[in-house]
Amino acid sequence: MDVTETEARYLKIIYRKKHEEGREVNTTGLADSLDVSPGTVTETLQKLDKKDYLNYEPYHGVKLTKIGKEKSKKLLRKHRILETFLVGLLDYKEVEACQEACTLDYHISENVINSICSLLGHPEKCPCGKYIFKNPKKS
Amino acid sequence: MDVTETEARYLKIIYRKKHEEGREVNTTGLADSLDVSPGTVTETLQKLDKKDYLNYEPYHGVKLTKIGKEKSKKLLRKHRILETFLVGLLDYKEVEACQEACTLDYHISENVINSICSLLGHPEKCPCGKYIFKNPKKS
DNA sequence: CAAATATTTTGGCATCCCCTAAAAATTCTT
DNA sequence: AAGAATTTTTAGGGGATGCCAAAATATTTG
Repeated sequence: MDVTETEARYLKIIYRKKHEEGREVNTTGLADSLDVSPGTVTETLQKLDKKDYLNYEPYHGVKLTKIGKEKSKKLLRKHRILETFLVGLLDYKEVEACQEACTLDYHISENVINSICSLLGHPEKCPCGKYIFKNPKKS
Repeated sequence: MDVTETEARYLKIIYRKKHEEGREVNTTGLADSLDVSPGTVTETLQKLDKKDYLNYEPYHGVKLTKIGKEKSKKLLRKHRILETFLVGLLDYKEVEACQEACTLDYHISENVINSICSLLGHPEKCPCGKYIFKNPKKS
């Protein structure tokens, strides 16, 4: 079962906070980041748990599963390649590139991203300096 | 009021059929093209009418309004520039390019498309030979 | 004109995402 | 540690979107 666009937004934020910035992921924090009510956050986390993208321990936070991490990394890879493309080939500024990438990363296919990645010469980092994950060949 | 992704699909098909292929647009035809039931088509046409993208005459077909035509052309412009990009720079084949463009054309911004259009040297036609509309400066 | 075909209406269903307010759990403070 | 303050979850709801089947209505055709 695949994630919805909203759920994808959660995964991207959770991965970044937890695995790249070492920050804690709590309901209130997510609610602030996403500009929704805490109840809404809980609901979405429960859905992501049901879909096996994370383990949700009520009152005690979440932990991304294997497939949750993979999915998050795929999304962030797309996001960062898009940013690199927008800044490198289309003269976008970082901030605007990030905004555009936020919408597109969910809708663009793995295939197109891989092609763009080649076109860019397989960059290591996005314009903001964040690591661009490798394409995990299979699936 | 803006169109949904589904409504956008309708606009693209209606414009193409009517204004590029001179074909008639009827409920059954749309239902076949879109692989939904006739009732669903009627419902969506009514919504597009309510949003002023077309005039819907029950039992007698539809006619795109001015903003309906503009919207359709914007979408088809995006679609065709995307196709050109995919084929020209990413080595896609026409068929696959069209499929990818179908999803992306709705989600990509005017701005990104304009940049890609420049990058491509403002092509006149897409890989399948269809006309690429000019960017109507304002709005 | 009657039969066949096309279209619309009706009623319904599922998904998605969001909210508020009350309840429950946790954490903080003294 | 007990009560207060904060955080989180639950419960109940709502709006938007998109789809369907079947009945009703209109149009077209033989």
